[in-house]
Amino acid sequence: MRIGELAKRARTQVETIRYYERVGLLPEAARTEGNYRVYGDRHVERLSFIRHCRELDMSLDEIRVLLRFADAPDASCAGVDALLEEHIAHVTHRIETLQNLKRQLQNLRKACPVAKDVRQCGILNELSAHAQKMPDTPAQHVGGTHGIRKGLSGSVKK
Amino acid sequence: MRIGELAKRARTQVETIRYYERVGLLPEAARTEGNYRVYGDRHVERLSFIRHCRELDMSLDEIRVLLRFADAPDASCAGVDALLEEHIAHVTHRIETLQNLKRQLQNLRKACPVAKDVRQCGILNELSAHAQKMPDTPAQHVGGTHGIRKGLSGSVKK
DNA sequence: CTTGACCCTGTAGCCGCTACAGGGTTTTTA
DNA sequence: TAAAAACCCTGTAGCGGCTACAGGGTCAAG
Repeated sequence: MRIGELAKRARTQVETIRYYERVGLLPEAARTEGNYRVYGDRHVERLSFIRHCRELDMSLDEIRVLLRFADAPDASCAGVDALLEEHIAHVTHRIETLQNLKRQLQNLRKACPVAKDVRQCGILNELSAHAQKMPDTPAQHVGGTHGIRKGLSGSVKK
Repeated sequence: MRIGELAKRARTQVETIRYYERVGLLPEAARTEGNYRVYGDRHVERLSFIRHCRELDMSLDEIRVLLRFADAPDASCAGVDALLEEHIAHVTHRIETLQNLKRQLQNLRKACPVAKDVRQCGILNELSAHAQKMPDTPAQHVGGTHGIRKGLSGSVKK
């Protein structure tokens, strides 16, 4: 099968497959005479594995580690569990941070319950005040609220 | 004051200030004879405003909108409140997504409660299975679990 | 023999910075 | 007064995880 069919079967985009090959998540594919990549079922499986991990918000580095485990069938899988546990910790931490954030935003919103002119707007005033007491978003290993994850369903056009 | 002091006062990095100037969040600064940027207290205020918004995980685009409000003191501040409400919705949505994710990860972890060899590892096996039933992470306007937010406290070296 | 679907490589862009390289200017110290 | 240190400048490249071109080549059907 060629790259287009692999893409369909693993619900990926063609460019993403080439990208994964470039960064070493997928092995270099064999080629036809016309220089087209050719794939087999094992590639579908590996790519689905990667995509599944991405849906679980793992980083490509984490996935690389998992793939190394999967490629060494005699090793113990204790490390797999450990990686998962750590990943869960990241997610948990991110949830806490965001809940904190949400609370602050809601408080901020209370500062201006009715539409006035900008000069008197409590929200803008609070934002202008030096935000000294904020408990320093710890922020390791954690992404933002924004910035569309294009890889998974997003399909943002033009 | 020069850029270094502004950075200290607004708890930012010098490069970030230049970056904000480049992308139009801060106006172009006046210069000394030696071509150094010079700032006043108004700049400290504006930069603190921006940083405060960033701590609340707003995107630079959202901040741009807020700044436009702040710069038009006679307009109504209704839009400010609306923007905030929308931003809270983003955050809420992201929290829900992550909670979903966490549940899935915890289930996955149950699939392999004891260390075996990789061949029998329930986690890897589940990840290999085609993940058809996943409720398609909606994923608009939402960042990942990973990918250090360097701007806020991170200070990642070398 | 042309159309169109598919494929190729390579490069640039997204966000919000960070981190250089390779210079210039100002301040402090010896 | 000169040298060293601290600060500043511009410009460019990099991070992750892709996406989206441009500008071509290949292959099957009509």
